[in-house]
Amino acid sequence: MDLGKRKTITISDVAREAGVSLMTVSRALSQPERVSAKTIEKINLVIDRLGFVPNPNARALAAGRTNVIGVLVPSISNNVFAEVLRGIYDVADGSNFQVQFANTRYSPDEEERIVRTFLNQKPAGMIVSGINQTGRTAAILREANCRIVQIMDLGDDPFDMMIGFSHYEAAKAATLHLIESGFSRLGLLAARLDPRTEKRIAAFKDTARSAGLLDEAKIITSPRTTSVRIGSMLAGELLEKAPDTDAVLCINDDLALGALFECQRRGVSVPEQIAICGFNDMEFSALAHPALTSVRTYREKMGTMAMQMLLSAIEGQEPENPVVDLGFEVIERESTGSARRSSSA
Amino acid sequence: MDLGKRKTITISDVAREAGVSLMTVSRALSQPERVSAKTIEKINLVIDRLGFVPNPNARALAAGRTNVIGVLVPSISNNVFAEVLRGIYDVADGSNFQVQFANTRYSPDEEERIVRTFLNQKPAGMIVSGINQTGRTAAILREANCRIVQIMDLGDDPFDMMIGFSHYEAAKAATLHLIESGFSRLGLLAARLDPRTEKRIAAFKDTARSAGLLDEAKIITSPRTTSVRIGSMLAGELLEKAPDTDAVLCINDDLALGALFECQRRGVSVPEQIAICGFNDMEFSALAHPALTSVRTYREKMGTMAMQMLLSAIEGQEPENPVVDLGFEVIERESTGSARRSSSA
DNA sequence: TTGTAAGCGTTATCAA
DNA sequence: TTGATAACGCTTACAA
Repeated sequence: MDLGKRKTITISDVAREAGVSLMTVSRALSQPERVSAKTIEKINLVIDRLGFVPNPNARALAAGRTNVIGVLVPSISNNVFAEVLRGIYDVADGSNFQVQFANTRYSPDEEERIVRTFLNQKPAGMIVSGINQTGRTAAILREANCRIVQIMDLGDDPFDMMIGFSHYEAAKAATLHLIESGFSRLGLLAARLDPRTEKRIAAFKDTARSAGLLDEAKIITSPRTTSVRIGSMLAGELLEKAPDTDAVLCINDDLALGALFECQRRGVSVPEQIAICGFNDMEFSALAHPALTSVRTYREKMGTMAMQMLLSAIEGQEPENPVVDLGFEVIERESTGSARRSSSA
Repeated sequence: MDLGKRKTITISDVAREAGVSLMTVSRALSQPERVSAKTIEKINLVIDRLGFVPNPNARALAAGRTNVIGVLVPSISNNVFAEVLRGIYDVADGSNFQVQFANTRYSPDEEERIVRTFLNQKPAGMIVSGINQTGRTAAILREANCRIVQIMDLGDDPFDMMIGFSHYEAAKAATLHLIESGFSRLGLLAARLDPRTEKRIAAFKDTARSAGLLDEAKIITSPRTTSVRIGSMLAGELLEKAPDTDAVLCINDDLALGALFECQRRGVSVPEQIAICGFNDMEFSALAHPALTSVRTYREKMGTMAMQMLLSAIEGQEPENPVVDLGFEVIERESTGSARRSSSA
């Protein structure tokens, strides 16, 4: 036996050994209901003995389609997307579909390139993040010969299916929570200014403005990647530039955690001197001391539902509603508890 | 135009339009140095005009190989692996190779299944995590007709190439740091008991035992997925069962952060009443208050170097040394500072 | 430098 | 239920 380059075992090897035609083996694999039970059994025996595994490339070429689900997210290292991916993989792993994932790095051009590449492989479906694709990307996707789910955001004009929540409404609710808790000198910390972050910022501004509480000097942003460190930095900046700030909305929980640490470092007590509200309700937020108020979003569920909708649609089962709003929930915790009342986690 | 199922544009469409043979187009794509500059230019014009994209399945089938790099990690949601993946993708995105990633969920059987699937696609290379594969997986990998890099750990008998660090030595160094800082009633918190975690635990036990400081009652573990929450839970357990503990080594920084929060919640001051040492030196560790002592590991670098070694090897450039030890560094911070000296971040 | 022919491993299609 | 044949889009090998 030439171990180095053992000859590939093909479907016709199996056919020969089983004493049937090549097509019968092919059918036994993909449409077993069209092959007699006895033949199938015979074939499976040979397949096991020979260790045959179908060649997916040949299959894709001949069939003109694949079982690949292309997933596009703007970042891997961002925990939010890692959780969505986990949901997606959880469902995919129980199916016959294979997830293929790519990272657009928050670049619309990169996204366009990747969409082209994916579509060229005739995927069974695609999951793409957000609704802010370039015009060209959108055009390609609308014409695409596969089912598509947009995740992470909501909009009026889905390519096909969509599942997410309103970043505007969620940030608005968080801002209202601060206002209703009696805070009035509101700050905002934001980083990585992608479209969804911008929506949250806009919601904060609109809501604060409506309440007559908008102070642009208390809005500290950075285009850099969001992180705990940036949270600390931005919070430091805020505390120096606008020390009268009595509550700060952080556009995500990493920033909020960094802000909390920075306040502790400076001896600024939370929430007595400044309240902190995060966004996303990551695991650590409930556990921080003080526990961080945040806006809960359903990231893993978004992944599982997106994948479920997609697989159902591929198998011909149309979703009742192609657009799913997963909603959000403001989770009040100690970091925005006013002095006069008790708080809960 | 039938927009729904527009005819696929193939290499021969391009050839016809450009007035050359199909093979010339094929060469212009994969071996441009063997085609005249003028012809290439002509072909590229047509490719752009037609929007031609090569079909990777046909290519793989005909060539008997792909430009796919298979990457196997045990978890996506674990930040440590997310950072390694980021490094891998950073290098891959600048190359002609395509990363295809799969999640073994810490299951050796799952890993075996996935290795089989990947190898069947004739990948150009593979990156696999750790050195604790099943015997069968190891056998398959050793016979594989592609280059392989093992990451995340170190061992004597690499399949091919290897890059990681010694979990045993790293945890030993952390334990010694605690001992040398004057702590003597040492606790350990561990979760997700995979092979690398086990090595760290063993190092802690051996080192504590050697110093005559091993107290099994202070070792609190959980088979559950590691998380900040588990860190809080385990710390709570430790504080109740062994309130005399004066320092605790946490097998990763998530546990350490959870432990820190739990101490704060209980009014146990860190490091005065109990010192905390983490592992991995995640971003938040330097920023926590008090800043967390941790063992720095080079996760993103591991990803980039693994990918670089792999691509070089695929292109025929053998690495000077097939086994790379990335090392580690104990980063002393406030959480293990003894009362008598000042601390730094 | 360019072209011709054969074939990669599978599925679609039609026929038996 | 099973089989023969022609694709699928590309590359290898060889020839010109």
